[in-house]
Amino acid sequence: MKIKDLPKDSRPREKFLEKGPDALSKSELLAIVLGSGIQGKNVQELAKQIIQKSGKDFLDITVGDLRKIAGIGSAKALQIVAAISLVKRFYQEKESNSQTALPLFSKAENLSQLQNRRYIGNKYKLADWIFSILDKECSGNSFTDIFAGTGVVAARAATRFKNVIVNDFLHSNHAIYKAFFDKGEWDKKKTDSIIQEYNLINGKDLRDNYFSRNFGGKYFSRSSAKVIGFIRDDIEKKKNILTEKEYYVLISSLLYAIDKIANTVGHYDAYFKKTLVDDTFAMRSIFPIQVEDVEVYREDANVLARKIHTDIVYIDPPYNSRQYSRFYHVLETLVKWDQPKLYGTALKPTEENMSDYCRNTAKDKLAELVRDIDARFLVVSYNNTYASKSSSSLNKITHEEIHRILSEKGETKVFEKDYRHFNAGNTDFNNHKEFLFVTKTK
DNA sequence: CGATTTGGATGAATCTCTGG
DNA sequence: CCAGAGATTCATCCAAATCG
Repeated sequence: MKIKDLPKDSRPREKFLEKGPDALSKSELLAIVLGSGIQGKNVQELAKQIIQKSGKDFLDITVGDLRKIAGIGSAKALQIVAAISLVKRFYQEKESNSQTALPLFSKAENLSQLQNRRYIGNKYKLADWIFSILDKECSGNSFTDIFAGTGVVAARAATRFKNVIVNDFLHSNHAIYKAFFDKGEWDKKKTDSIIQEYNLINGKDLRDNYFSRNFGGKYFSRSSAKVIGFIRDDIEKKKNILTEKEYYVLISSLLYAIDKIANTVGHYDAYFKKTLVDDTFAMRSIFPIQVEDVEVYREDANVLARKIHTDIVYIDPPYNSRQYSRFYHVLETLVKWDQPKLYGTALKPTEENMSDYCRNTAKDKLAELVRDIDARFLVVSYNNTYASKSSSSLNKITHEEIHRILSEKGETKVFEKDYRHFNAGNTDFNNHKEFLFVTKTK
């Protein structure tokens, strides 16, 4: 297939001119750089192949790597590598010229970085839908994300509300909000150079530490676990020469880095026993989101609800029996760093932050929260996983109960969206929906 | 082909019921 | 009121299977 045979609106150049660069995929953008393909392989196919082959390492791709691909000679290889180098150069100059923290990426990219971690029930893909409803149904200057999780909803809210409150009782989520949202002095060059040093560390040169003794050869390779534990210790040692913001930037960068190499399915309820872990630790700095006025809390949602006043509260509780504090205990242990005794195969600490929203008392807790909170609008997320074959995955509150609880507070509208983010189980989730309840208080 | 939600067995802890 | 039995709830464990 030649590019000329494609309909006009799916040709990269035409698409770019009409909708701008953000509408194009990475391979489409690369196709424009390349300009033309070769016989039997059009430019889009060629670009796609390069993107696939390089994966995450695209920015570090070499002329040699590229020339191995059929259809890429030195001319095209140089075109690509030169373009990458040019952009890198400009970014470097921009960085070294500025004293204050300057985000390397645009706001949109910071948002995508915030969600660039494995976290059950994260609302990244639903955020557009949620805000399309919020924009129509709610008004006000302040927004509270009271079960913030990854923080993506709060981050979006920060672009349109004057005052944003972001809360989660997990230590790891809290550390991430402190890094991304909190005000405070931050010398980017300083944290960058620390991270650069961390990336030079080789696990083989290190002695065992708390992290490697517990998690090495299990959730992480022995070598990576040693590096992670060493870095965590070092961040703690440097605490007196770091500002609070710098401290949390380092902690969060570490959290995002370990997420990428963990020998798990994404949470830490178990690790793979059979596969031999062969990971390589690499740390990359996170880039905080510049926001006007964000308050960060680490409290039980029901406790915080009694203390705050807000125009809009977004309530996104756990939907089923899976306890977040048990799923992400390794992150919790790493952030707290009080080095507790760990139990069981999964090496969990003693219970902390167990949520009643994961138990049969969930509806009572929700009723209490809704009753206690002082807000003009209440927005609740929930789905319809009521027929799951696994009791752990069944929703804890019925649709009717949520509606009844909210209706006592004011007129309640329900919005729904067909949504099956992911399902690998045996239950047929054909009719899977995500719901958004919006209540305007009396 | 990498990412990730879920199945489902197991057993412990807690709650409820019942008869004396 | 209380022991003991039966019922229910809840956390643990470990990835398989399926999606984009």
